[in-house]
Amino acid sequence: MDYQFKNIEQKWQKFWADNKTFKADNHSSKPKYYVLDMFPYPSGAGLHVGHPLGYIASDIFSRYKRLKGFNVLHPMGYDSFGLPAEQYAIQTGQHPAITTEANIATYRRQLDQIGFSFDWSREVRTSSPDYYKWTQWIFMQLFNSWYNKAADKAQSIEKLVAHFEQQGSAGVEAVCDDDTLSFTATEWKALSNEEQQTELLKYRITYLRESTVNWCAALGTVLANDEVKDGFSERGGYPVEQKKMMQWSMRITAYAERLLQGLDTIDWPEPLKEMQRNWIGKSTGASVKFGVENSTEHIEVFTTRVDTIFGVTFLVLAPEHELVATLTTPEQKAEIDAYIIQSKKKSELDRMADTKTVSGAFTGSYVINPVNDEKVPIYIADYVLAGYGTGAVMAVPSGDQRDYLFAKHFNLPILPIIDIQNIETEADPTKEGKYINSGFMNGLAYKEATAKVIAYLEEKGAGKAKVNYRMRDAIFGRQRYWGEPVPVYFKGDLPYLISEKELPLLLPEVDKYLPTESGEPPLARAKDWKHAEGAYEHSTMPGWAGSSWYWYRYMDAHNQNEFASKEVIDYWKDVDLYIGGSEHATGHLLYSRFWNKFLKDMGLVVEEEPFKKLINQGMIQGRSNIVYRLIDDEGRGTNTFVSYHLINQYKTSPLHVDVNIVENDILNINKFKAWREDFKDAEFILENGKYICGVEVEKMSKSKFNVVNPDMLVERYGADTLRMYEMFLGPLEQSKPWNTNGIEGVFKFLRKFWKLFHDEQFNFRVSDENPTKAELKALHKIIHKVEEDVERFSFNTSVSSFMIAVNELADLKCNKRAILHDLVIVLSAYAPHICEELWVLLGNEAGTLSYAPYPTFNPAYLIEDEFAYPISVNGKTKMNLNISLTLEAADIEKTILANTDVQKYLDGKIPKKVIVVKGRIVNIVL
RNA sequence: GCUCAGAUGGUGGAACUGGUAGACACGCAGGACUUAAAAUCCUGUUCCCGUUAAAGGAGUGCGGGUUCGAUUCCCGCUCUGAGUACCA
Repeated sequence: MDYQFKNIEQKWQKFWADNKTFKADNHSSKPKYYVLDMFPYPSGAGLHVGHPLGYIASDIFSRYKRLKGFNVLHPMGYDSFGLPAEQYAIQTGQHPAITTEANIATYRRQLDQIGFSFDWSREVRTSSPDYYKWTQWIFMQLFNSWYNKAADKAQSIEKLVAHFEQQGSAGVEAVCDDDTLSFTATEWKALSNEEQQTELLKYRITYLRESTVNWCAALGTVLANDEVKDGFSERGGYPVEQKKMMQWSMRITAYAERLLQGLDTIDWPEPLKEMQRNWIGKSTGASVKFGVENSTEHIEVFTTRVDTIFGVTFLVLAPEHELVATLTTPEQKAEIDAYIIQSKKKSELDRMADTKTVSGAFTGSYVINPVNDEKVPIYIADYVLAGYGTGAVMAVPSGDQRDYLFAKHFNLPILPIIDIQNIETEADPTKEGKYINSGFMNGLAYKEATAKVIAYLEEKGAGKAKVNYRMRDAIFGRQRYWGEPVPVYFKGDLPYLISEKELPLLLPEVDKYLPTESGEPPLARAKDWKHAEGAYEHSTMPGWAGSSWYWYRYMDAHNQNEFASKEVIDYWKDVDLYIGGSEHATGHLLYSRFWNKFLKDMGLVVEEEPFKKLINQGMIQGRSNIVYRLIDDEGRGTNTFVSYHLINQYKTSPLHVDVNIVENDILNINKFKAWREDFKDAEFILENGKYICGVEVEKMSKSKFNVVNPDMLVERYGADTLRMYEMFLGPLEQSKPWNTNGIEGVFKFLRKFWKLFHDEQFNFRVSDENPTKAELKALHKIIHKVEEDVERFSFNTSVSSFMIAVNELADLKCNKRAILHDLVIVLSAYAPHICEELWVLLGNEAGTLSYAPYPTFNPAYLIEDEFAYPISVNGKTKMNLNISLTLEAADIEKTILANTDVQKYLDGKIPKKVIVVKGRIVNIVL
């Protein structure tokens, strides 16, 4: 029979499912290997060809590792809480759970037809109560913990309470909202329970506090910083404004240093690590206190250039700074108030568009510079951000360009402090040269000056060396319906955890999925949804909650008593290989590392980092096809279309055409006429009898008609072809446009492969004769090549090598059983269906292929007796010589130099140098 | 602006630690089979000059450098893509 991919693929997909071929065992004598894909959000649009790219790569890797004798865990699930299902619910009233269920069914069908070796018995869904019970449980652990800086880990809050009862706050080094807190044991015990709880909230790793949030009125919810793009919501593109709200937050900042250090221990792409480093944004410098003139208040600033402190000629506060009101003198009040109003209005959109204009206002107050007691004016300006550092900066116009522009604008002095500084037209931030105008630092260089001024400030109690991080605590509450309920109720204004016995706290039914009229989140609509002690929290958890620990649930997906058992976590430990997109760099991948470190501190997991190796698959872009509509004299579009290479002879306007009615950029005219009613009488100006379409690379989207659906390709070419073609397209990590044009080549290859096993009448026929040297060489080349390629994730070059191997064997008319047996195993990671079929035809038991041992590479088969290669003289290629490689290196040199052809070029001269590479002479230098 | 990645035929791409640049595939051209088409198979295909065949020259974004030898390493520039943005 000819290659009947449809029957073969359906048959084996059913076999794998029925026999649970890929079920991973939690107990095994084999070494473990955990291959994880970023689980998808099941959207209504289903999969397009870009989605499976990473899954195919991880599947090839998993199958390869099984052949190599590993116990492979390769699971899949769904990140099934999310906004689109909720938006759909708001529009239609359909419960998000129903939408989600339907979308998952589509995803599952689409995934199944590609032949992945997932262990579906471990499937997880973040929106299932069995799962989110444990997300809530982890939330409770976070609530019950504080970060002990002395031990550099999170610890139980009970330990902190015990300490307070015995010694008060003395000796506590905690990450805390207010690090100036100080009280004795007696004072602590005198507090009421409510007051104690209020204090403890300042220490808990998940905590409630008033914070400025990105409020999106159109979506009725709060967004994380990474969900906001240029002042608009990433999803939907609605405007986002700043608003103060009581919010659940996660003290991720406590882990800033460990998150940064950990990057050096993991095998991730360097650009991705760099993004996380920038996001954490560590900067080393000093904090300095400036006393306010005629007042007991002081202003604390953070600076990375404390060495420039003698150059401070003014201070700038963010308009939102808490001292602005007290510092403003009556004469300046009107001006300051106006500025605050103006900057508030501006803060959403124009603030970034307009970074050139200098603006600000004088408060009327002054501070005293602690190093020289000079009086320095205090300004406010919106170039200082309330959220970074202390929301106040010491301005050194000679060294900082923004300060320089500000000083010029407000006519403030600009004082040079380094001898080689050139500040005529702009600030000069140099660290070279010696200090001038700098009191006790005069004549020093950068390093000594910095050390000296910090020592001075510390002695005076006016400052200290400090490390600052850009990263902010993560906001954890969302005013949405379709998310995990927070397992908390309120008594008075204080949050209390529900008891573990009450988990999971189920998502209640509501009449509508919108916020209430009073602006409460949708959960406030739930009737009779109350805890015995008080009202439940009405916000839900953000999308990243469920995805921050899911890889552990796969290890023990059905455990009713724990999120995963200690024993199982001890076995699987961590993810060996994680494949997914780089768009999660500062979201999911950072939060997951944070939760993992917390779980490690609690002794619940064993590894500090969850994902040992990470690969980013590139984005698949759309490749749009364009037709060109002829414009008539009045500028209206006609029903005539001009082929691509003729368009400069006419006046035309471009129009996207469905890529599915175009093949190799040639428009199928009949399909085009049928495509849309108004084109049924379309006429064409052709070239060579064809209509050629234009091409554009852009995002894959329905509106551009460039979405290619994998279903169609599986239908037409089969899953094995699709799998190999997606790999063949280019390097896994590179972004590239989807182009179906070359898929035929892969399909032809698989047919050729099939034909190796069959005679002209398509009867299965293999020979039991011993393989020839040439056949063994072709086989061992591919055995070796695939090993190398898979280990370095170069799947595209493997596909090429398979084509070469099959071409060689076809040329040799090879149908030797021994050769084909090994070839089937090697190819089975890439094209599993066809290989299963041939495996059985070769007389093996069905289902044993996935765990067959990978053939051993024997380099002896690749050694050639004689090799022809060019020899250059002075770098120019002169001749080809056949040299026996069995000769010793020194003999090769002699043989070559004695060769009469070579001597002609040597012209009687003795070579200066003979360059030998791997036993071959490649160049003779005269 | 800053950070990172990249630039190789008509196209996607290969060349792993410097050693025959363009593997493999698509497309294109020619041929075989066929009444014809599709499918399949064979041949050619970096560019220039030239040809029966040959032989020659140029060539990996641009300009330089190191080297016997550079797509690969170094310096400068141009362009493209991604991330980030008043971070003190």
